[in-house]
Amino acid sequence: MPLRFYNTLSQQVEEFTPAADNTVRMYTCGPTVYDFAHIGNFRTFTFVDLLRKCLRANGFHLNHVMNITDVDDKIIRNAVAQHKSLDEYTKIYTEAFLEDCAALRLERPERLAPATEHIHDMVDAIQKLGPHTYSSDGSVYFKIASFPTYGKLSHNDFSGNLSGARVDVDEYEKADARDFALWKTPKEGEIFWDTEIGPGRPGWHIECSVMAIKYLGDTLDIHAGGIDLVFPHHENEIAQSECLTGKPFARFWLHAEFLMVEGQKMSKSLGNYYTLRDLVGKGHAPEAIRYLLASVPYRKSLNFTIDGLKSAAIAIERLRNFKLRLETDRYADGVNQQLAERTALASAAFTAGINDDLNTAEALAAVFEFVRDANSAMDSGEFRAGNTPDALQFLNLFDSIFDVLKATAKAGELGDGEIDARIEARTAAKRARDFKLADQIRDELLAQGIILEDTKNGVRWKRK
RNA sequence: GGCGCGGUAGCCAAGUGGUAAGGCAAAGGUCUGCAAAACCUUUAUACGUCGGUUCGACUCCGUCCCGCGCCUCCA
Repeated sequence: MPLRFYNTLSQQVEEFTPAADNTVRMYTCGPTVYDFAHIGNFRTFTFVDLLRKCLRANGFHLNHVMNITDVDDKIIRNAVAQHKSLDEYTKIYTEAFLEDCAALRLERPERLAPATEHIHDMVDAIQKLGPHTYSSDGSVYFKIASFPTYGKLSHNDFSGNLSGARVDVDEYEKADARDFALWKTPKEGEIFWDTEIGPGRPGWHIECSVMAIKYLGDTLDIHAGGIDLVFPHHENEIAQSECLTGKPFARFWLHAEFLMVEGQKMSKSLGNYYTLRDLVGKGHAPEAIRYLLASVPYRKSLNFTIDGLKSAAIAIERLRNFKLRLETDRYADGVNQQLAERTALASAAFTAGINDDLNTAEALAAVFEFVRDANSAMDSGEFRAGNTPDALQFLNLFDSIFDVLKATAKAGELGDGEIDARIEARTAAKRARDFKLADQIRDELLAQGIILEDTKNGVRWKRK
């Protein structure tokens, strides 16, 4: 089952393997830590996490770098306004970001690279870019006219269109509207670094080129991010990097589509702007959020709704119930061959879906079809003990990508031993046909978040 | 205006040139002391519009309408 991804560069689905060895060199654009990340940011970061897990499931090792943009106009403005140092300010949001990622079970990349720790690497790169740059009022710009294939990622044609206009887009003087800043001279009261190319701070794009090349080499296997970064950010990264190394910057470019909220674009003014902590604070399980973000294939815009979140929570619950049943019910010895075959088919269909450009919707369909089949077999007594390992293995395969089956632990819950004792007491009451007492015990446990289920093989319980 | 993505059942959402996966919701049923869980049945004469190609299109081509993204910072 070959692994395929849609490559923004070629505008086609291509088979993927790493260029050099079995290790995938991957760079993904991380957060700008000027505020709490919102659910739209996490759509992209969840996609990246699925990508990691998918690559690993295909037997590849990962060397993945993600940047933390900890210096930019907004950060400087906010830090100054709050009388904080840059570090004080960005530390707050960097830590919040990492907490949020942990809540969503997003794996930590092999390296997180803060821009401010690479200022001198960037200065070196800007110097090396020499003929592709020019200075103006203390700032340094990249001259896109010096890079003939500029526009190849976003499929824009800039030839013939490069001179004339003198636009003051960024409050700096540029020779051409499309030229972009590599180094920005400080304005009054702004934070700056004193360097060989003068005082200032890096432009946004250069950090990614520099850190990617430094840690991963001249040519990346995969570069990924949100679709809004295609132009100008990734286009500019290509220009800088390829002028620096003379080699293709990345083989595969993957971009996640945007997210909408309740059918509308997310915006603070519409009141549909959610951070992860908003949603968790309202009682939505991080797993449900993760599931919803993961369930829509990344190249399709995702309509994030509270109803959808509830549906996601219920869907997860069904899968968890199935797993619990698999682990607690007892079945006759032997193997149901027909079911074993269907398990294998479901597993293959799941992998095929994931490997087909991360078609998570297709993969999920295989999971739910299997769950229905297996539950039916259990109900009709056709399920055999020998089918359990395969079924659990398939669920593990599913969870190795989706990672939603384990419930997020809550503080202050009853211990297992205590629960078992209460269940004993209830079973005794039932035997004595004292249903009133039995129900009372069940209700008490429920009030503490423990759900009891009577099955033909005895009582089982789960945490709410 | 340029570039890119999309419009499939109440909602979310796959998919193929030969007549529509899956999830949620809804209704009915089975099982159960009651629940819970689970299962079964039902729910798109039809895939935005109008044309074209074809023996046949939701799937290809063109038109139009609508939504979204980028073109200035942005996941």
